[in-house]
Amino acid sequence: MADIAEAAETVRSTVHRYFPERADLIAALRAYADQQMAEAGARARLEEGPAGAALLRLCAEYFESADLVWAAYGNLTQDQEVASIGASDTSLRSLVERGHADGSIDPALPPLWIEQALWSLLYTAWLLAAARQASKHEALGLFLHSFERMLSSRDM
Amino acid sequence: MADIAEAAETVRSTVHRYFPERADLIAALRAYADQQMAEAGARARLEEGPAGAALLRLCAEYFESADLVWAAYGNLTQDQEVASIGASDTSLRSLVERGHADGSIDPALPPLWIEQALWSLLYTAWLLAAARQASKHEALGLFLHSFERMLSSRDM
DNA sequence: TTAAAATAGGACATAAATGTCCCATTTTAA
DNA sequence: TTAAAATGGGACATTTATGTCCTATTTTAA
Repeated sequence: MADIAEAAETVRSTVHRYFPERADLIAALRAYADQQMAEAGARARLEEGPAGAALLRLCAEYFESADLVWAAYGNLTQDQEVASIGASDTSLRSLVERGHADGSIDPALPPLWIEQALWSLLYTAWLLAAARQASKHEALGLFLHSFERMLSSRDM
Repeated sequence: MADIAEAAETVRSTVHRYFPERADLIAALRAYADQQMAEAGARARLEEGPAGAALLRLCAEYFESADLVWAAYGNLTQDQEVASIGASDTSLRSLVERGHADGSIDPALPPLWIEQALWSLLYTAWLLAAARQASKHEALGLFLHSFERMLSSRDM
């Protein structure tokens, strides 16, 4: 809380006025992150074209809000991690199911696995950029290349 | 430390005799994890056959030691995560380079990305099993299927 | 059997983070 | 201009984790 106050160029007591408890601040941060992710979903036009391509568009949009998303959801306990970010997000599930149906997503990959792998790999890519081991553009490129391969149901 | 003492069926003061500081315990845990990973590397016979297949064998071996590895390396700060687990492990790097040469690993994927994606996806699979959303065998299967696709340099 | 080593079970001081209060000062808005 | 609201800057108690220390008891090994 002290660090957050300093980053906001104010003091701890002022932060506590707006967010009485630490949990209140985290809740607000998550609400904001959820909103940004919903907007990312809208920009990705998930209904258009093959579901696999739509999912990749969604990932690219998520990547733009990565800082916020990790700030809001980056410190989960192990128990929470699986049921975390897209918990109430049924749109991702239905998108994957559409991909299974239209042949653009490997039916061997269940929605939950895809969802978890998505966030895990996206975080890895973001971290690579944050650690200055790649530019943001390169990192996103690596993610998209890898995730596309992973989703593909075509023979190799 | 109190929880660890209880799990070890002893008391905190006894734990402190063996590991005076928290850091000493973590260092010992990491040394043990490193040893287990080295043994996993030996079992995977990394020199045999195509590098891509060898890398998948290595992952399957790592998965067996997953509990220990996450206990030792599961609580890293963001700064440490990139340079973490396989930091001094040059064998993984050379394995990937061999895969680039023999055509079994997509040359578009740099060793660092593959290393990070490996641990990230392996953790995701382990977590899926820990959360009882899949059996350990199913989780490993999903990982291997996905990671193999990701590594492949063949056309789709 | 006996001395040495290890353990259990505390007490204690320290440090860090959190939440609550309070009040003087500054800023905002009527 | 003046009252209301927000802020800065503390003090304070509480909680939690850590590390140190001590002693009686138990276990191990000579």
